[in-house]
Amino acid sequence: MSGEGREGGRGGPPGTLGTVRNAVMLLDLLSQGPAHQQLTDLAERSDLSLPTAHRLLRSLAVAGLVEQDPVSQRYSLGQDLVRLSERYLARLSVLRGIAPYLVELRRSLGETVLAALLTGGWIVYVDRLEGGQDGGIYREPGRIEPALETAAGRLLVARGGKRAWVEAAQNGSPLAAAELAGLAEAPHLTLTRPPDRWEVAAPVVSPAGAAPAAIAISGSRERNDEDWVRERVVPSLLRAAEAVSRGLADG
Amino acid sequence: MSGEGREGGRGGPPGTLGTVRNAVMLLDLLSQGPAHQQLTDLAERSDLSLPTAHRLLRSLAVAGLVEQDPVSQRYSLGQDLVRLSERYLARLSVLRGIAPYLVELRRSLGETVLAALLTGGWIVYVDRLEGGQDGGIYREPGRIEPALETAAGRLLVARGGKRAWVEAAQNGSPLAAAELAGLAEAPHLTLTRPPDRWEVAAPVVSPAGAAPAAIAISGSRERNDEDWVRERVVPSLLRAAEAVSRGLADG
DNA sequence: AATAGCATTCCATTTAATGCAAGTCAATCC
DNA sequence: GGATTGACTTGCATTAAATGGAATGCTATT
Repeated sequence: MSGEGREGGRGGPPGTLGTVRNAVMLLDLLSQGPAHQQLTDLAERSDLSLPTAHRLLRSLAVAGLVEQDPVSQRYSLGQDLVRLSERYLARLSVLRGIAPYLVELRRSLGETVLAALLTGGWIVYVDRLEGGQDGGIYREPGRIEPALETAAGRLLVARGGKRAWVEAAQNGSPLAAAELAGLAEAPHLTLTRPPDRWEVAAPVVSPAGAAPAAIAISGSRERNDEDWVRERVVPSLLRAAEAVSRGLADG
Repeated sequence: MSGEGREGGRGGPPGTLGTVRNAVMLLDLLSQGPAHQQLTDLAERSDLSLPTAHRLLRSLAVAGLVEQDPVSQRYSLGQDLVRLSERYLARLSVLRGIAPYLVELRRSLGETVLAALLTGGWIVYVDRLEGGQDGGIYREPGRIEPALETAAGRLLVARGGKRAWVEAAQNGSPLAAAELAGLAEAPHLTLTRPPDRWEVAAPVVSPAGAAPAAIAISGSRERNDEDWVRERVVPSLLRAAEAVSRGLADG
């Protein structure tokens, strides 16, 4: 049994089921590395026997959370994950709270504005209003990025506790702990992104002090320089983030 | 044991694991109904005992696919679903194939253009370029909708086989089988949506004849009437969908 | 203080998950 | 064309874990 494997001691946290843990571990492995992966590789990386990995993946495939390519027989994440994710996001009240401010920020600044969530060491920009005169594709550039490579991600990781720190550190370039600790109270952060973009983010903070989401604004340095960002973007972003935070407090 | 429950005969499909099936069933139940649900209700709806439902949900919660509200103790879908979904979408080649055509259609028509996927009886608009002069929030109106209430959904369900039909019929108002059968070869479909919007969709068809995605265009009838849609939108949309389909064939 | 409702844990039993071994299949090599 | 290899799938016996009844814990309400 794999229960005495990676987690040390028998099994995982008390009151949980090893089979579910194994199944989710395979989902996580599929989300890392190439899109399509061989059974033998997944079994090896998960420290499960071949038949066990096979049955777990078959079960997930029947449920739609995994897909098996009929030609190559390799496994990949499945499309039903999209439906579950969207059903989750459709009911996330913080995103409804953020939405009108995204419109307002986009109108007043003309730059790209986004709502960001932190999950498993990644930042996902789940809402986006493109700047400029043409609406751009919101999936490019990356809608999901390693958290610590983004301003929004650093702010949310800094406020997210130990687990968030560990997951973020394992996903891409880690940041010095002192630098992250310094961000735990920062109301906003500006980063420059290659080749010539800036990103400013501010967390939305709940009454309990947690940060469920961040608002970010991004633009080209060629178009608007740092002074403009500091004088125009930062104050507007802070007002919006504070207003959303107050909205969370009121109910 | 619940193995002899809803699935008839013992357990589910051969070579699959009941525990994984039960866990995914709870995820599906959480994606239906209210965002936050009581343990007792979930146990009843899933025909599992209270302790079993409890352990399954605890396992999913530890894994991040479910969350338990510390105050109300109710369960909801969890944020790690967003990361898994985005990692899936980030590698979906059909979306990369569609993306340039979305830009082109948006530029030439000035209307909202979208890329749609079908999953579990729902249509999810995973890419969107907003029409009009302001970029709008791409999450509103609904980014996920019952499949048969949308043009894109009807086209993809019609081409998706029996399972797609059944799942769609269970999710919102069913459509006459004859009407759906008639759409199996339709190159495009126009629907009017309350209160005054139109939506035109065309499927992207793979060499094997499957339809992994659809391109949709949506606008206001006040702004552009049916004649304009038929004369300007439909031909452009068909050309784009055919070009993407040819791109799938070429590799 | 008593009650109700809901969640969580203990424990014995039963069932299913597990992994070894064997089987299957397709691609490659000689 | 046959043998070999690599990868996936299935049969079966064993073992561990999943299961559910009963009990416990906790909070809100009366």
